[in-house]
Amino acid sequence: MTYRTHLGGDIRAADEGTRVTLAGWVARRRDHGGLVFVDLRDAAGLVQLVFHPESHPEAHAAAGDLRNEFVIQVDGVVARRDAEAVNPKLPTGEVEVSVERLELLARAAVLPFQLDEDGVDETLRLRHRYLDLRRDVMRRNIHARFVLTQTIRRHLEDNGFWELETPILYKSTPEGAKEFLVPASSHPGQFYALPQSPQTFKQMYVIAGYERYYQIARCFRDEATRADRSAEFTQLDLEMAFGSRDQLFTLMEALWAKVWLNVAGIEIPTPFRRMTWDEAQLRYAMDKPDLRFGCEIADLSDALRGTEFNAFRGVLDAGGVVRGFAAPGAQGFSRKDFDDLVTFARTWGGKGVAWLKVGDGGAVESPIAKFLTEHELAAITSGVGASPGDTVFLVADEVGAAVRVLGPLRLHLGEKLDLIDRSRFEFLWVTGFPMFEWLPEENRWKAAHHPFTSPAPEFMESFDSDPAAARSQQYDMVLNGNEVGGGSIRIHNQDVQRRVFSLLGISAEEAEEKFSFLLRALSMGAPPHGGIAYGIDRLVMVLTGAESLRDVNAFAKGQGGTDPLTGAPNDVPAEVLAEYRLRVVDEPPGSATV
RNA sequence: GGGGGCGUAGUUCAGCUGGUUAGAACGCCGGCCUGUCACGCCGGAGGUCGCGGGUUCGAGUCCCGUCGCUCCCGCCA
Repeated sequence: MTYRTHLGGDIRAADEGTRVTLAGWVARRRDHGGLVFVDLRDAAGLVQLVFHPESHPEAHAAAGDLRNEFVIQVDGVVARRDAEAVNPKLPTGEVEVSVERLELLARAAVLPFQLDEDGVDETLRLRHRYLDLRRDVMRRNIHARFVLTQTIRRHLEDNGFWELETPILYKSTPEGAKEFLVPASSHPGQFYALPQSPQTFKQMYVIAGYERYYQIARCFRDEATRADRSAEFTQLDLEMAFGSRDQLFTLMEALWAKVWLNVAGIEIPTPFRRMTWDEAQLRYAMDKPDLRFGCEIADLSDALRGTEFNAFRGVLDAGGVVRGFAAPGAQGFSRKDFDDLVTFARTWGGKGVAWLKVGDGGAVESPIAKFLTEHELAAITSGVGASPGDTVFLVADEVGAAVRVLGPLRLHLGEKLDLIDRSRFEFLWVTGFPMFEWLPEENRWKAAHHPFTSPAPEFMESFDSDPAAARSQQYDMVLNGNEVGGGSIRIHNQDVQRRVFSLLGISAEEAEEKFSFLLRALSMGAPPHGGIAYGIDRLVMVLTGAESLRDVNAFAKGQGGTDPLTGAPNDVPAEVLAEYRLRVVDEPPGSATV
């Protein structure tokens, strides 16, 4: 037997007169007592079924008992609708299927929520995910995710990459995020860890001569979750031998342009913009600038160096900076709006925000205008490129604090003033990241990315004598202000690797203990190599406009990493724990079993 | 670890300075309806106001605690 001859959602006017068998879900029933209409949903979409009481009374009577989400099969004939009965909102709106026989394949219990309803409690949606996933928006998101990974696979395979697997049971390593530990009954007291990324294994693939590796890999971090961060996530991980950074960029630009074309029909111009980390810090006060709007930051320190205005002068004399930007549309801000900005700045560790309204003739209105000369005011407005009608926002502080305030402030105003063009996709490469970060409280240097990232060629000699100035071959791909991918050219030279470890204060013994497997691999003929890893969930989120990772992840977990659908994580009986020789010491509240 | 928001029919919400019988819409059940497409009309059922304690003559409303969900900060080499 065959359940169907056609997909209902694919039926068009050209199919008029065709006898069809369809199967699917009842999306909605409209019972007129006489005529009954049913919207049938299947893999291809919706089509209207019509049941006539005179011609097929049996099917008509049965149709009256249908309810939403019942699964049915029907035989019928495709009919064109009368002109006034056409539904332009449906691709199948010019036709309907006149049903002659109806068979009920499965009933559905009363639903916990309506599928056409927005704003349903997310935990309830997750608990009944099999229903939630039937909703249009979820179906579109999950389909977008499929097309994205399909496009990735085709593009990379066309370019000589092999999709290769790496272990999920991995070694616990001290660096980085907190890991999930996995006990094994055969090794009581010892633990595997779930990988935060396949980083070391992928390097070993290329060292082994599998020159182009990729994987759509599940990764795990036992850290607090966020709207854009979850404990379990999917990465596109790739690595290539004998590849330069620019080759990789070109390959990736072609990939994402294809993905956007296939998923959304949008042409993304290539190559993407590039910006050094230093420039991003200065002009956007972020290492992941959102380029969908302006408000570029300018440094006004030199222009204001001699000022009599004490608030600025004090900061500048102490080696700080005055930086700011011009934003359109803030002229109507109330006193409270400006006060709120000051509060906002303080929550980000700043002292405050100064503001100047630029009027029509270029006249400046500001609480601080009286402390500044005409010349200084002109230097400020021209420095930030303010036009009449703009408002200039200024921050004076030590450089780090100024950056910490200006970045979020720019984004905040971009949102508040509705300056962000939501239809745009702005891709950006950020390059030239600092190699090291100084940890004052621990009095040591730390690798800004990871200790296998290569210094940029021009710092190859000097990176350990002047670590603060050293820039690495790390790069990030930024999309609309989201860091969606990051990677680096790796160190393949043992001597360089030893110097990096030495600067980081990692002794030979310690390096041996933590990374012996990778170091041995690097010592036995490692080609120049590098790669990148992308957050698939985040990319799909930006691509679909979803507000949460959970809306692009079919079986997502909730905020605390719990799964309302299956109830994981759950208590384990004491006798099972005993097999692992584990005992729970502090019983968590609400737990009875352990 | 810290801060904010939320918790009232199956669902989404309303419920004023505490006041007597806690409402609406959708859904559900029953009835009517032959061109609807969020069909329409009539009727009905459905609530331990998250949970516990307190204040009060009286608590959905005020106070304390607690649980759950969610957003943010810390954290995420």
